[in-house]
Amino acid sequence: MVSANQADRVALRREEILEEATRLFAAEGYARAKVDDVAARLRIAKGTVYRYFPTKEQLFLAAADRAMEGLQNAILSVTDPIDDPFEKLKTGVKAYLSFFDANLHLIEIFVHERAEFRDRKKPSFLTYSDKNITKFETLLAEMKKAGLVRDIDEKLAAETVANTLYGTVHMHFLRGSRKRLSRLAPQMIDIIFRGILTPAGTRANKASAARKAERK
Amino acid sequence: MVSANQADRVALRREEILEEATRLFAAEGYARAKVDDVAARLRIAKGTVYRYFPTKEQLFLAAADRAMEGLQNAILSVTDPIDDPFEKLKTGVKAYLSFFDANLHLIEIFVHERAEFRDRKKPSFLTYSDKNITKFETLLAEMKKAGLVRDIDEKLAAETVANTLYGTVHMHFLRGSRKRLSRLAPQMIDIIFRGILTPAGTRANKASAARKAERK
Amino acid sequence: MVSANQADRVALRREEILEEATRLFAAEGYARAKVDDVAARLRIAKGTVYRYFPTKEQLFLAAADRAMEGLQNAILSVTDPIDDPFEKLKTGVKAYLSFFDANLHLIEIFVHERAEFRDRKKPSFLTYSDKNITKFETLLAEMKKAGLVRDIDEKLAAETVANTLYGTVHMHFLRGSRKRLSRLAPQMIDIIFRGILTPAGTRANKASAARKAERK
Amino acid sequence: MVSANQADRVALRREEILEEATRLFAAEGYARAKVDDVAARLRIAKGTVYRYFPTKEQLFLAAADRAMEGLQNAILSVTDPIDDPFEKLKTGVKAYLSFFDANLHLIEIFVHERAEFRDRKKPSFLTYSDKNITKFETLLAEMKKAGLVRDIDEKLAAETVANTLYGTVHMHFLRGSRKRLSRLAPQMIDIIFRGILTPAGTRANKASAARKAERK
DNA sequence: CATGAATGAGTATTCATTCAT
DNA sequence: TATGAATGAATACTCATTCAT
Repeated sequence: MVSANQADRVALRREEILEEATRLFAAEGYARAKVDDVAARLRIAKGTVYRYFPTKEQLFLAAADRAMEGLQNAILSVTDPIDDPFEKLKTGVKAYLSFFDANLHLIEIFVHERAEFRDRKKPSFLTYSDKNITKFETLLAEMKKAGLVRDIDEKLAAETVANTLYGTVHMHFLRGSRKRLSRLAPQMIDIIFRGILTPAGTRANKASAARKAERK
Repeated sequence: MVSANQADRVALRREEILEEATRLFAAEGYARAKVDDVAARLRIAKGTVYRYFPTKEQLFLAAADRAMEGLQNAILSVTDPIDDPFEKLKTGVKAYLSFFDANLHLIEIFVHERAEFRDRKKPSFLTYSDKNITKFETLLAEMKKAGLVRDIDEKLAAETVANTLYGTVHMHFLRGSRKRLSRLAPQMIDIIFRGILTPAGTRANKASAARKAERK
Repeated sequence: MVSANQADRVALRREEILEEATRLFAAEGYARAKVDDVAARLRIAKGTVYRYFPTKEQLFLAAADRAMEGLQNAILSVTDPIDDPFEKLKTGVKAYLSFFDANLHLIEIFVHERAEFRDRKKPSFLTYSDKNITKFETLLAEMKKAGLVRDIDEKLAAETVANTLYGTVHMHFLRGSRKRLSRLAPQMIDIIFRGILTPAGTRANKASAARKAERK
Repeated sequence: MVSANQADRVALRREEILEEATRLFAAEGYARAKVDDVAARLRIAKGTVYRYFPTKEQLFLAAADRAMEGLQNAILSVTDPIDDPFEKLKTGVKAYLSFFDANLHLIEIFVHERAEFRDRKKPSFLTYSDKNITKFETLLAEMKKAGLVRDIDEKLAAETVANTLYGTVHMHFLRGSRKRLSRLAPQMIDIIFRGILTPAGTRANKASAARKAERK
């Protein structure tokens, strides 16, 4: 029991540090953020931070990984249970945008991960992103087979949609806009669907939307 | 005449410094790039760099502005002479992507401008970007009036397209892909047009493409 | 009985710590050796080390004292039973060299004791060394009285021999030589006892000195 | 001329820094000496020290090399002109001891060079030392050929004398004695040349050795 | 104008020591 | 007693900026 508590405490402290570090890195950028400040804000000693993360770099990278996991969970937890491909896609887009409505500052983390650790490793952002694109690609391939999506390269299409999402969040962030990102979801989905669906797909999409409305 | 030569020389040196600084900032990022190295690579003294740009920050910001001007010119110089709205749009998209095919490293500059100077000023990137979006928005409004674009919010649509472009270039960069960005133009345009055009617009687009093919 | 066992255990642990500390200090030097590592190698907690030695400095000094005691014992245990002054001396020299054949790394300890704790106290090395020199001096005085040693200052002579031994071990260590130190004993003893000159050489030396005196 | 002055100034400053660093390293030891203090004592900025010596380690090593050069010069400048082998040898011994009378603190440098940079390179001390021993060895070989030195291994003999010198200086330093080292020269030379025994002592020694051999 | 030597504020990291459990 | 998590003082090194020549 004691060791369980110990492990819990260790995990908890690790989490606290990561959370505060994320805040700081997001607010100040990698170079300007100081390990001292992470410790100071948590009212713990500098050395304690170093017990958990041996370098500033590893602290940052861990913070970036944690942030990406959060995004990943936010999306998968709502899309995984859904079977209807139209709804799955729309829900995914909304979840992506909503996540950044709640955590817009994390965009900084991703930007800095790339900016500061260019040569060092594939950004965790990309790792996760690629997973999602692959999933989306599979979905599109199935829809194409079912005649719901017109004859386009599903890999390129999946990437284009991902790029649009990524670009939308970035630009929104760059603008420092206060509006909610998720409000952009309907129009984005509208343009995307009009752009990729067959007439049959368009009908099926309307039917799907109708079913969903009924359920509520 | 002497002073004219002087002025030329000053402008030339300013340009040299900016060019080298751009290279370095793109390659190393703002924090890691050193003013010393800019000078060293140009075989001039550090103090000389400071004669032209009083701080590292201003040097960077000037480099970022210069980069954006390049992008802006690359786009406007080819789109401005075009009247046909379809062709104008397609050409703009291609020009945007082609610019980054030739200057992908500049993405780093834009990323760092945002990453390091968050609170200080509206990124020059955004300033230029907004100008283009406004132009595009006007174009869409005219097309809507002409019944070529369906009844969507042209501001949102213009932004979405800009976001897609921005996101595409970024992701391409993050991936470190060697392929040419401009090869993505046709599919992007295809999806965008299918997404925003009315049936009449689609017909007009085909006619426009045919005319262009004939000219060649 | 219990307390006796306790005391034994305490003494044992103290010894273990000292042994490991000696190894580490010898291998890394005082500044680079870490108390953490002493504990880690013994698989005990750092705090335990501090129960036995309240500071790193005291740990080091205790290690140095222990090392010197080892040298002292190694010499006295073989020389004390010997009466013949020649044999006593030769045996002592051999014992000194043999000790360092088996414990050459201890030289590091002595070096560091001096290097790091210059102002703090008379090095334990010197304390022990002086004892031996005094003994040796007494021996020489007796030999002089017996007409076995010529009319030289026995204190200086004793010191010179000690210096030679000390210097020999040090230099051997500095060289990182793998050869056995004790192999040097016979020649050292030979030179000490007889010097290096032939009778002719001795005469020539006197002549040389005379010439020089004249010149002045 | 300007560049000559420049070069002079650079060399001068390098020398100043090295001198002060030597003082500090000798007084505090490598680990305790602070680069900041070197700068502070010279009333220059820390960065300036780093312009001349890129790391503390290189500063120390340069100081050690410089110290050894000083010793080397002190010896060679007086022994090189001398032809008489006896005088050459005596003069060398005296020069060695006198050098440390004037620079006893340098012993610390040599001790620390060994203590701190054990694995990194052959101590400069040893490099120089070996040169001198080789010279001395050659001298002994010639004297042997001339019948002035008896039939002993001249390499071992040269090393023994070097060890004695080294040990003498070290021990003198360890003792913190205020007396002059060079006062020890005559007796050292006397013992080296003649040994310590009387003819009777030599006979007794042989008898002792014979007795011991018998016992075995 | 150009130079580059000098400056010194700023920071990541280490590790001896403490002390609550 | 033993533990090892937490502490925070201490320090090497960097680099933007200045300014005498």
